[in-house]
Amino acid sequence: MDNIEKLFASKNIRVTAMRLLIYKFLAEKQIAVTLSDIENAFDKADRTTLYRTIKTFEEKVIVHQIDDGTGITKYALCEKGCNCDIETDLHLHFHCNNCNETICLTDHKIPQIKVPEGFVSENVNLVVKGICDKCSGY
Amino acid sequence: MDNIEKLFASKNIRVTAMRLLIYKFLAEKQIAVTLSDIENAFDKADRTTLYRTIKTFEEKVIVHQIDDGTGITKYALCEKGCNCDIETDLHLHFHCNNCNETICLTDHKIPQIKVPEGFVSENVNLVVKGICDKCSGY
DNA sequence: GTATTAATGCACTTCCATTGCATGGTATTT
DNA sequence: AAATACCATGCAATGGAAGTGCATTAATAC
Repeated sequence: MDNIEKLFASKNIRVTAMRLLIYKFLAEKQIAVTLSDIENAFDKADRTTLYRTIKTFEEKVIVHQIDDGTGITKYALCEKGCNCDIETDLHLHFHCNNCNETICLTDHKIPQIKVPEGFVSENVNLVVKGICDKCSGY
Repeated sequence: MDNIEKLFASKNIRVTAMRLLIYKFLAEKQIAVTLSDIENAFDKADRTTLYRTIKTFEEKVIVHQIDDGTGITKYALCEKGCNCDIETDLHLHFHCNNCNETICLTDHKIPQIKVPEGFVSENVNLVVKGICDKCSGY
């Protein structure tokens, strides 16, 4: 029983071949992926299965959703210490306008945002757009 | 020739009845609206016309687009001094989880965001979610 | 091994965004 | 003012993503 299966077991998720494949796919990628990305990687699998698998992962806090402003929902594995289920967690994502990839900058925390009186802040979504390290030739 | 017509003229936009109506509609609203919102306000008009009108306004920097994470694009009038065409402008929007309205907080600037070395920041999209002043009973 | 429960696959639906083309209106030229 | 060019509008249709219902198949529990 490998690590992924242990993780699934600890979250009460049934271990299936498809889920293991999808998990491994996400783990290999350093970037956030769309449903279509996953779909293209697994021709045999049905889109609904992928969709529901991701939704399951989301519920169990294995992946988190990213809205990078492209209009298409992306997903990325939660890292150790990723508190994306906690409302006060402050996500920071970087979207490259050149290669169109979105990266989780988990070690970059978002500063406290002030809101006007009467407003209650529950969650903050911050997406920085620009050119990533690969594309800038750094 | 009133102010709106002057504005249109200064941006090389032809003055039409529909455009004036849409502009006035946006001006009355204090919140960001979806295409459907506009559609509902003008039963007679075709969806495409509204869509293209908004796109024209966007090109001419009369409105700016907001992605508040609901998956539906919203639009709001650019205010005086709204530099939404300038890449370094930092938008701040508030989305109420209760009434589902999105508000432009143009007077609340976003602090400088640090990105890792090699990354070039061109634009920042920040959406704070929570409860707005109306819904919090402030 | 049988029963229970959950995962998968297929078909279908809905919603928003977007485009092509014909038509009608606005501005420009002579 | 008539003719022309240019742009706005409306209709129809498309595409893409998200989501749901149901029957089938696979995984766990007894």
